[in-house]
Amino acid sequence: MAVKYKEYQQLNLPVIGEEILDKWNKNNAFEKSVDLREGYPPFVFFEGPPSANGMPGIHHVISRTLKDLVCRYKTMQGYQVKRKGGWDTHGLPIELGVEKELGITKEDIGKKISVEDYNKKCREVVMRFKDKWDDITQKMGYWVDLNDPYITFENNYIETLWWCLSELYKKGYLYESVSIQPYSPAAGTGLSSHELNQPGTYKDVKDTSAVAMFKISEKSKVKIKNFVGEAFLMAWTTTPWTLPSNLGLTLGGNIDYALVKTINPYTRHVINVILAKALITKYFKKEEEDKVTITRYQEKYGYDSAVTSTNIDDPKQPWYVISEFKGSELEGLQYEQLLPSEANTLEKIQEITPGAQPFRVILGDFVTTEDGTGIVHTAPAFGADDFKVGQKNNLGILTLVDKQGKFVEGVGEFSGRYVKNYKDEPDYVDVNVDIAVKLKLENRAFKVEKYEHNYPHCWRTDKPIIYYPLDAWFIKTTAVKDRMVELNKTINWKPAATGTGRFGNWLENMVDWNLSRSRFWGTPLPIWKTEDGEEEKCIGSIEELNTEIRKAAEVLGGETNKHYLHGGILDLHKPYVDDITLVSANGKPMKRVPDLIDVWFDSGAMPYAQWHFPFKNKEQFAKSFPADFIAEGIDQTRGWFYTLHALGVLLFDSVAYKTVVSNGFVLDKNGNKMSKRLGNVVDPFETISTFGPDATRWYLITNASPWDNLKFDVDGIKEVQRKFFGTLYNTYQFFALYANVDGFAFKEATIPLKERPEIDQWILSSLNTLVKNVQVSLDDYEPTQAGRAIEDFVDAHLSNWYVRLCRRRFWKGEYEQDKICAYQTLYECLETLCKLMAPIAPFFADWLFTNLNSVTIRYDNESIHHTDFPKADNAVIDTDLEKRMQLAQDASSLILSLRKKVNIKVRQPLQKVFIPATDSYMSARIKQVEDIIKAETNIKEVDVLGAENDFIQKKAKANFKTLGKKLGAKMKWAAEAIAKFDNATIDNVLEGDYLLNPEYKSNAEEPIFINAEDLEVSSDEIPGYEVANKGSLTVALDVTISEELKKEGNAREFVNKIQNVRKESNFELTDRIIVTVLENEILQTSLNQYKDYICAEILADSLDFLPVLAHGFEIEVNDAILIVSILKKGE
RNA sequence: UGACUUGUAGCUGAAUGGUGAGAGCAGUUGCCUUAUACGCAAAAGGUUAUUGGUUCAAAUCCAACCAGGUCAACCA
Repeated sequence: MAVKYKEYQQLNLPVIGEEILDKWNKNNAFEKSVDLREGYPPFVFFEGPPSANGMPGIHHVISRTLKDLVCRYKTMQGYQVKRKGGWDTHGLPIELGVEKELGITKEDIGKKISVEDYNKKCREVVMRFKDKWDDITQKMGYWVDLNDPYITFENNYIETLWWCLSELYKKGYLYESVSIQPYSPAAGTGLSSHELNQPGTYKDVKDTSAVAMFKISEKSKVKIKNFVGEAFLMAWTTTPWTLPSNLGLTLGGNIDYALVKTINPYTRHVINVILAKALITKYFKKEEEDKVTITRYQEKYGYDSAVTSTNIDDPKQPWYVISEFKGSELEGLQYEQLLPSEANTLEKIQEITPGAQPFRVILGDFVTTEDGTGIVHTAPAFGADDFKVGQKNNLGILTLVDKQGKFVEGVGEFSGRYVKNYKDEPDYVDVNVDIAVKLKLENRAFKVEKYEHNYPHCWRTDKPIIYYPLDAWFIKTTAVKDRMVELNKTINWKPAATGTGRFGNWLENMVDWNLSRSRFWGTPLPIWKTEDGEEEKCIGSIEELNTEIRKAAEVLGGETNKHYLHGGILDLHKPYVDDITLVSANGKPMKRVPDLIDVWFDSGAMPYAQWHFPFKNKEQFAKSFPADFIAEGIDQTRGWFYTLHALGVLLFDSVAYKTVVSNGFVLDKNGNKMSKRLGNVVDPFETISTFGPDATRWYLITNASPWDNLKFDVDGIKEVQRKFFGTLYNTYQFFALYANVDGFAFKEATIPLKERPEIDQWILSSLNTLVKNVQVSLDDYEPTQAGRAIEDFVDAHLSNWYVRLCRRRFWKGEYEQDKICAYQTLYECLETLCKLMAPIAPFFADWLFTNLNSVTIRYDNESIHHTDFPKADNAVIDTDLEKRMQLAQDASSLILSLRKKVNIKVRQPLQKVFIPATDSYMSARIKQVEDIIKAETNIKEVDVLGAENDFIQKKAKANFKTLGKKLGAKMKWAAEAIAKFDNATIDNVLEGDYLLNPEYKSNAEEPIFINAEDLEVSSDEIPGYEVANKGSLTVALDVTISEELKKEGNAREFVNKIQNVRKESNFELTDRIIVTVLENEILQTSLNQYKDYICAEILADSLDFLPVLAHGFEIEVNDAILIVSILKKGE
């Protein structure tokens, strides 16, 4: 017995996913798909390494679908696409996870637990969810090589990183510097700008802000004229904890300042304050400007005594301006220290920074009058600008907060207190409030209030960061900024705006890359320094290090490196690297600088490190750099995309990737971000097991362009499942049903296209048009367009037109030419569709392909993913035919709408429909498709009314597109003129050039000639008929039902009712029946006349009328009631 | 605060500057089916966020503004 096409009870996408996955695993389908392309041109893809430290989410599924479909597509196109997987294994999230698990903090590392054990733990934990990741990778159908992945903690990987660093060092791109860095006391580490740029780091928080009053010293007071009493410089801060470290006040040289006499709102002292003139209104009310009152108070009570509430008449704050000056006039003014303590005496400051001259007014160009007071409190240790301006003006530097984020000893009552609640202490008292209170009591606060502002937070601990002076190593990315900008222009960004906008702007504003991290689990910076810092060495390979280890042991002798002399270094991590002492050229011992490097360097260097370049695989690397294609979420723009690009340019003066697709976020169905807190996270495992991988992938890709945010809604997946996969599945099911009956196995010679019926030619033409469109879209990295085009074809063309119209061809008649044509055509469509959809829906496509191919054996490939992607055959594409068929679809649709309007069901045959043709071309087209229209709408005749027929009223409309360009401002006039054309004029225009403005000479105009292409001709109004139109197509339906038509309608209605009865009675399709009907005046003649037709349709051996019927039941046929009895033959 | 981006029917998406803004989903009504799928048809739902401008013609281009999103920022 011949092999049959498998038939199924129902479509089960999750099961298909599992079965096909099994098959792939058994056959090594992925490896084969790569091996089969050996010797073909490579298409280079880089896999951005995920961290297996967290669970995969649905957003990983979308970017991986995107990566996978491109790689599959390119493979099918004949490229070899190697896909080396990778794991990101270093970094803060892992360390923090371990800290939490062990219940320790950063300070405990090296004390409660050795660095060795700690790192061992990190190494264990880092692959915690590897199984889950491998699982989702398999289940979603992401083909990537997981057998030989690159792992960033492996020695080989780190060795390449060291090589990269030493190359940068040689080029002078690696340097050390003290600078003010974002620092997270909670995590105990500095943060790179990438980390600070993680989503959600800047949060709106309410902090205690204070306007502090810095008292001008007695010596400097004399420089300011015309006042008595004490004078203060007012400066605002949102971080009062930096005030003890204040060393200067910065003013804008060109900003206007004012000396204002007023009353301290807390102490009611009469005071003189200086602030920017432009900001006076922010602190004082215009209506309270009152010189007299203040003068009176001052005369009565003296300037330095408090005005108590009893001697003040009202709570107003009177004020007046004494004098004005430019900021530059105040430069050098000295003031008294605001919060003196033993830790910040002048002596201490000068001990730290010899020669420092603090507590002065200096000038800076970053000062604005947008907020604050126009006077900036300057603590050089805690702000980048402060540091810069402090250095320039020799203010010194004072760091009264330690790395845990608490005040050092010697800051009076604040010593030892955390400046922010880093430890989640339940009874934490905000030290900033206490500082503010102290200032109030000491007549040093002018205004204290809660202030809501945007402040950066540590992306991992969620605690506020501070700016802190740190020694750090930098990569001088600014040195190649222009080159990076230039090369970025050659990268194909999808969407383009991300490349020019987000990424372009970032490059324009780039700063040097801060590489240093003071942590434990990561790639060590391979730089050794002498204690005096005079000499340093950057190591670029394990071999070099081992040589240096031996050299140092020889030169320095003693215990030096004694554990590393035999086997060399075995693990490049801490603490081993820190054990090693090297020797400088001058014979001095060198210790490694303690820093680790930014993990983004790890992933950014993956093009080189994944191949252990340059120590191995030089050829492999040469063939696989730069990448043709990468894809990740848009959040990687400043992450991976940036570090890849930076290193590509720095090391090889090259882009690292030619095309990059950045996909958007996956939001929940209401457009909210998914978060564990909101509980709206979608579990990808559940989604895939419920709907299958194909429907999930298809939905993710076709619902929105990958770079738009996706509102994830399972109803959308259901719709995809039902509409697209369900329809295609049923088309196959239909094919299999009849192909099995007829034994079609594509063994006959392929019937030439021209010998097939027109409808076959049409669907094949549409199919090839589809192939063309899909290829264009995929080549352009527009998978959404491709998927939607495929959907549209399956739904509108294949299933609901071709199969629908051709059904009879499959089940009527003998197995001969026409039937074989139908099978071959439908088969070809299905097979091609498999290939087209294979990149997006790899399981279903392979399943369908296997079902088809196991019977026909047209391919010896065991998987669709080993076949070639189809190429469009232009010879098969017949656009005129496609248009014609569209005409038939439109006409049928119009006729059906008319039937609906007059309430005549399709089963009731009608005699005639008129379709006016505006020209002979159109009339020829309609005639070619009239059989289709007749069959689809149950109408006996289609009468095409030619152009010569005057009984239709033609109507012309201007073609704005063609005419608008020609006519410009005359367009409106022309459109009106054309709308008034009668039949004869329209015919004239259709025949050739027609002068629209014969009076042009007298109007001094250019002549306007129009022709057929400038008109859109339609017709309306056919007297006596029901008319409908769409565009230039009009149909007029003759709705009179003659006696003859009525009878036929009755017969068909009867057939339909009996078929329903058969179905309800669960008769087999092939059961013969015997029908008896109680005699009936109204219907009997109709049924008798069409008896043969009826019997054939309902598989009845006999149809008889009896005067009496014992066991009959009622059916309703066109408003009449019939009593019938149906017996299965032989019962 | 700035940059980028989005705003179309209850929802999700379309629409090379060209004139009744196209579809699907959901709800209503009817119809078809020798494909256990689906579809077809009708009515309804839109000031294309708002306001201006350019143009013969704007959902589309420009400006402003509102709202959402993403990102950036030393901003005291």
